[in-house]
Amino acid sequence: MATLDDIAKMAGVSPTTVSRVINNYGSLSEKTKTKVFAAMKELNYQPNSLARSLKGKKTQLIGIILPGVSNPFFGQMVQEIEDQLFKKGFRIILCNAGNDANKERAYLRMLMANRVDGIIAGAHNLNIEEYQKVGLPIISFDRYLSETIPIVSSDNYHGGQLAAQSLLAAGSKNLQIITGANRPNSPTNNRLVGFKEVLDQQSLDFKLLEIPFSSSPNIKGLKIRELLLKKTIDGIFCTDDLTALLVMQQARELGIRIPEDLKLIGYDGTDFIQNYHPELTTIKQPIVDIVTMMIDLLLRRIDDSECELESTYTLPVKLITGVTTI
Amino acid sequence: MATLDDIAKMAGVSPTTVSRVINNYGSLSEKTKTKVFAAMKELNYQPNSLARSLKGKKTQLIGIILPGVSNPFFGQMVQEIEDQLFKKGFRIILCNAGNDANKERAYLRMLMANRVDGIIAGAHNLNIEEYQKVGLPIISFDRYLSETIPIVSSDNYHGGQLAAQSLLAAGSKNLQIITGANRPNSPTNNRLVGFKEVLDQQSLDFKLLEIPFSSSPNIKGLKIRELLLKKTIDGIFCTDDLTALLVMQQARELGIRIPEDLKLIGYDGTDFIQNYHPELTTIKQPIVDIVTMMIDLLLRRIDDSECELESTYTLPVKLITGVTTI
DNA sequence: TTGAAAGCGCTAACAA
DNA sequence: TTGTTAGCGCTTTCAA
Repeated sequence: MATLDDIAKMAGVSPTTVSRVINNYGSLSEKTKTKVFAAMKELNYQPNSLARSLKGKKTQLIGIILPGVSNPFFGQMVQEIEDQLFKKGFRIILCNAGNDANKERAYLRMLMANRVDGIIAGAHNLNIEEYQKVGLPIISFDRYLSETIPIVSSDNYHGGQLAAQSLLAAGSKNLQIITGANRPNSPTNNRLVGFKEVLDQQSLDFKLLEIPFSSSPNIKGLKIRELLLKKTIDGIFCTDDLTALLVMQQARELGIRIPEDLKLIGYDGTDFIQNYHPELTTIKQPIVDIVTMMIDLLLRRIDDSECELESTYTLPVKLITGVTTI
Repeated sequence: MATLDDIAKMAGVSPTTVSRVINNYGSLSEKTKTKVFAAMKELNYQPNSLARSLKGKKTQLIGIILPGVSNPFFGQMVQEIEDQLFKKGFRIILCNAGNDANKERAYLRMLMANRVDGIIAGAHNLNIEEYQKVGLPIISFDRYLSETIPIVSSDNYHGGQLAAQSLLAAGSKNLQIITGANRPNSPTNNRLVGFKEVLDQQSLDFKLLEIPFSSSPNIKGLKIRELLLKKTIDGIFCTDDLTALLVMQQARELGIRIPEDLKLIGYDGTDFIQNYHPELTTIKQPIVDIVTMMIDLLLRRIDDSECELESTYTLPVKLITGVTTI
């Protein structure tokens, strides 16, 4: 692969001059530029960004650490992140951490080794201390990581409230919430808190079913089936849409009609759900705004590592009404 | 951020020695190793992989160019690619090319600039020539790019055959295929070819509806609705599962019963569909095998750029029978 | 078992 | 307007 020196020789100028042409820097004669451009084209030259970055420049690389991109929610989020960062001249290194703390740890070290300019983190496996000592600009999605790492999330609390209100308004009396197993320091727990609060105010009770995030859909389906078989509830809030899909599936199989016998509301409201399951009432997270916010904050930190940021940024959710809560 | 020299000074040895410790190379006394490790830990040292790569080594970076990761099929594929490459010590730079040729071109240049070790490409925007001159190991998914770039794909032809056979076996007489607009040089066109061939053999006719890949689900839904309103067909093959979901949705709204009034079969068979829409009969692409194959080929090319590879690798599909073709 | 020195491809003073 | 030179952080001969 051709180097800057090759171009210099071919064009009969010094390496510095070539560098100047590439970076459009300093004063250059038209003649020189033309010669250099010709040589660059001739050799299909691409400046080596490794060398460039080694010389103290930024790498224009951002690390994205998330549970995994096969989940439509994170799929859409990554796509949005990629889209926005591309326009600003950044590339992304994708790190699916799954439920694997060791993998997340390895990725963190690797991102440091690759000298990424910053990190967007939304996985939930590592202890806070491990993020403290990374020493790189980090923005967190929906997870408390440390005093100095800003969290961006949707208004989980209000989302929980909206869910409870919707079910009640639809006439449900015996409510159930199905949520992932409680995670320490996760703002997503507030979905439950908000939900509970609305019911508490009306002195109403509700059932809680926790299913670990890492459970397979089959396992989840079984637990839901068990629950539905009891036929004691008439309104369910699932803290993610995929679980709501499983509820619909099991209900269908058991002959439980939605919304006649059972009201249902989900959480996330991805494009996917809106396009392919518009029947589902759900709380929509503002993915675009979340991403815009995260990137804005991250770039500010990259520009100025000292810059003061809030510790929490909460963006409003929106109720999308389908036919499952009519 | 600490450098190798810092470690050397702190441990009271030469940079060379530190390098030897890091790479576990040459003969070293236990005492030296201990000192160096201590210093590394003390300063939370991470070797700069930019510098390392600049010195002629590989970057351990692979570029992934795909239409976009918000589609569950590509989401799952990327996740699988990431998973397998991680285990082999590679990281991925994710490039969502969408339908944007300029973006794909920019990414291609950028991957060259970043000196990735290789590329997996599955987007469909660029001319073949642009891929020719990249001069990096490339493996293609489901797309002809050039003589020297191997293509890995599922057996689209046989998938098309299976689809036709299933619909016929289920008793459909008036068949329809709904597919993305024909793309030049795409093996996916063979889904149509295989479908057609089965019908031709039985001297049966069928209708063809092409909807551009880039159309929004709403647009697609409308065209499908139009089609269903005619009530002239009783069996549909969608060349992707998401479109099949739209058919189900429109049919429901129009009171057309599946499978009683209309048989339906999709294509892709992602985990997502299998978990959340097991009712849909579909042709399953062997994503894991496809990825394993692509990575195996890519790594061989990376190890030895001269190595001879076949131009096409076709992996078997599988019929997943749901209730939409009963 | 260890170290000195050169160089990967580029940028950025400083000179001319 | 252009060139010389040093150096980014690492690896790798070659010597000791």
